[in-house]
Amino acid sequence: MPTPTWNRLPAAKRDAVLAAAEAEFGERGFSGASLNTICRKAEISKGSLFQYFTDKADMYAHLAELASIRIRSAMETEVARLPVRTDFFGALDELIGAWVGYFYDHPRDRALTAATNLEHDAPARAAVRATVNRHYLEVLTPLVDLAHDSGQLRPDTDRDALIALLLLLLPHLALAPHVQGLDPVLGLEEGERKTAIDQGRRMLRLVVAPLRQEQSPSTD
Amino acid sequence: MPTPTWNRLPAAKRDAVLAAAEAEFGERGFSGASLNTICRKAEISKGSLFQYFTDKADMYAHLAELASIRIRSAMETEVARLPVRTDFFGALDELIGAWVGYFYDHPRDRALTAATNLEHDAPARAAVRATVNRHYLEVLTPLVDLAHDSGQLRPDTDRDALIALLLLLLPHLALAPHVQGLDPVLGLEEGERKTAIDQGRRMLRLVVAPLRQEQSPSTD
Amino acid sequence: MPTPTWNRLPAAKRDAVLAAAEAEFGERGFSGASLNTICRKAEISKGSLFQYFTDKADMYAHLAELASIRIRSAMETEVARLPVRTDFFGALDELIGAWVGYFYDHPRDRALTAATNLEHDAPARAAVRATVNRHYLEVLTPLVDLAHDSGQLRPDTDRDALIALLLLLLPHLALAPHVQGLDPVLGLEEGERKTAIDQGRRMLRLVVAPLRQEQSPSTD
Amino acid sequence: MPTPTWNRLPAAKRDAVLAAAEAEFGERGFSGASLNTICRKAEISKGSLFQYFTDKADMYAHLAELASIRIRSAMETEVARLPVRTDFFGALDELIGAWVGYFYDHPRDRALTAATNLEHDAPARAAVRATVNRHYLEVLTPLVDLAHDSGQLRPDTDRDALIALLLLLLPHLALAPHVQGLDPVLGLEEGERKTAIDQGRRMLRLVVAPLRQEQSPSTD
DNA sequence: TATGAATGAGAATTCATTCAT
DNA sequence: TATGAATGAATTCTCATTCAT
Repeated sequence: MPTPTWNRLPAAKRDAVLAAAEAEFGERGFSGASLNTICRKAEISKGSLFQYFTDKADMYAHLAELASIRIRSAMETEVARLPVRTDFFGALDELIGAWVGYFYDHPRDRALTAATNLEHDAPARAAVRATVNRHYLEVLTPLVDLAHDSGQLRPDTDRDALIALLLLLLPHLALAPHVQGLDPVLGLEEGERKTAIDQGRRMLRLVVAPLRQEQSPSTD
Repeated sequence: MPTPTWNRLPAAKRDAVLAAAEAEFGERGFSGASLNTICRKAEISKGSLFQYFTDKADMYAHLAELASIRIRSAMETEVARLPVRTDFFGALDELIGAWVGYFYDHPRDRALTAATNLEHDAPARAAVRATVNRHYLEVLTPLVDLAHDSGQLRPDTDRDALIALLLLLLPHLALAPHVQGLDPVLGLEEGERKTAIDQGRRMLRLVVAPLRQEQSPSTD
Repeated sequence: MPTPTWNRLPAAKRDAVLAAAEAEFGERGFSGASLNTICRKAEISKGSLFQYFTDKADMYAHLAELASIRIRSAMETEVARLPVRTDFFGALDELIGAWVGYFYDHPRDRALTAATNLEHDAPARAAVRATVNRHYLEVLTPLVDLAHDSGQLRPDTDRDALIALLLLLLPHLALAPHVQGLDPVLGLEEGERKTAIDQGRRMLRLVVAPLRQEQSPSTD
Repeated sequence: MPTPTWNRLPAAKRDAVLAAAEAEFGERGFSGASLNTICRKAEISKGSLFQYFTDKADMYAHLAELASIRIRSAMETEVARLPVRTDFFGALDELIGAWVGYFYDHPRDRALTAATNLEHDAPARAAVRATVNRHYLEVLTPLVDLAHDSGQLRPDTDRDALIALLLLLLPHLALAPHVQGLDPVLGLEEGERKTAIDQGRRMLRLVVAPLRQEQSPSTD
């Protein structure tokens, strides 16, 4: 957590630091990022950085939290707009498009997501993923439950496995179009926004389409 | 690629270098690994390392290639043993167990797989993943084709999406029991071998079970 | 010397600062101590510290003075209790036990004494030792004089050398049981309170026992 | 212990590093010394320093060992010259003069001795003192034993206490003339070589003179 | 073919002190 | 009188790579 000093800072300076830090962590990952570089870009002294955050990990965790919140709130807005309750599978299909699109439009959040997902150092990874995973789960779990409760999901669906799979699939779809080496099959790396969205839908559909509960023809 | 000098080396020395390098890259990842440490462990001079490999990345790529071959050959042995042609889905179920088990038993290959999957540095990641992905594809593609050709797979299956998904799922299942932060849902991180195998099967089944083509009752 | 501001401070705040500073200087020595840490522990701002003391050395000197006074007053109480006038050597034997015991029971004063005795920085050392030595001398000199004047000390005793030696021996005996590396012979470092007292007496006796003036058989 | 690299170094470079390091450690103590400064003075790069010694403590320990050997060998030369066997007390009197004189003439060794004796950091102190104390004991113990065995020492002398006391007194006498704050009584700090030697003798005599065994008039 | 010394930039973090508010 | 943000030089130590021998 940032220090009180950080919270009292003029917004302009805070933004400068955030921008510099996001750029650096996004570009080089947590372990590879240089605090020196961040200071230089943000035009603050090395000493000041440590008045704002207790250490490198603290700063990174704060950025990850902010990014998670931005992403989550964008997705929740989307969810609110979609007919989840009446057409879960159609909504999901649109949602995944919005998801992939979001990361096309927000390179900052995409880079931080990459940094979070590609951290090799164990303690750093565990700490940061914990935060991010929490946000994912808090959105996905009620969504899947809703699908189940509204009778759209086959009742025998392994919901935990489904959530685990989505938790794996979502960051992958967010990153694969931008991060070389992740997808050698579907051509996600080509860079076309529309292609990426389509291919993302293909993967998602493969997983979720079979889980749709066929509606018995109602007699009323 | 290793230099000719490397290939002319006595096997004992080559093995010493490989063992040291695998340990180091496995433990710290590509960027974090120290050539100093590798030299010390392998008991060779720093100069020699650069006579065997052109640079750090070259050495790492070679290790990844070797590991891929080991893993692939273990899996191909397994595949040969299993009734893929007559019971694709049963075979796959067993295969995934063997897969997860393999990484329980081969910490060296597991650590290198982690390093490969968690590398943030773009050129290093692209180079290594290309190699590794090629091996995956060369095994998975014929397997899926066989299932299709033998009529066990629903004909409308999106085979590319399936392969892309397996390519994502397999490393995940290999690592999640050993790498903290990857799976917050199914409890793969607990460390129990049997649990990990079971949970791996759950995730795989969720994806592939619905793809099974119901056999029309044959008349012979 | 503390500023007037310091003296006007509410006792509670002063005590908090003193406690924090003693802990820090005791643990890390003068040079190693961090004013940051002291502020944090005392819950005062960094600016305030420099309103109370002109600088780090000033604060340290003040602490040393306070500790000297505490130690001195404890010893003077002891001296008053002992039959110095009639049995100087017996009294001294008891006194050294009390001395060693005092530092067993007062870790705070012990740590500050260690900091004082192990300071390498010349100006800091000179300033602090001057204060501390003054207190030692003001107690020891009259004591030795009394022994001499009451005819218990051999008249040819080199009193200055004796005082110089005591001035060396006393801090040593206070610290050796707690500070590793000071005594490799008598096993003072073992940590047993009783042992330390006994060994302290051995060293002292070796020095002072031969100085006892044999009483000429009185004729009354 | 220095690395093999260090031992293979051209003598000139080794000497430059040693000189720079001795000056810095002598002047600022172990904790206060700056490796940067040492590099600069020795005109070697920062990286090189760590090819010679594993870390700061390693370098310091090496210097302390060298100084101990120099000091010890000077003293052993002196001891060999003196009639220890026939006139222990006279020899000791001369020896202490040589001792105090040595540190007058060897500022380098004196400064390192100060650094060793005034180190507050516990592990550093313990490590360095261990080396130095060993040398002291290996010289002093046989000396005292010889005095005892040749019947010059009172048989009831507490020899361990004596050695412990000498171990305390010797560094003190070496340093007190040069280090402010150690001796406020005898005026050792004044700086006169002859005075220092005389005062050193006073302190030593006070301790050892009474231990002389009066020779029974032999009848041969 | 092997060696291993040399490098200098770079890492994260701490420090005592100042001064405008 | 109190505050606390700002500083920039300082710390020890690591790094991949080069090249003369």
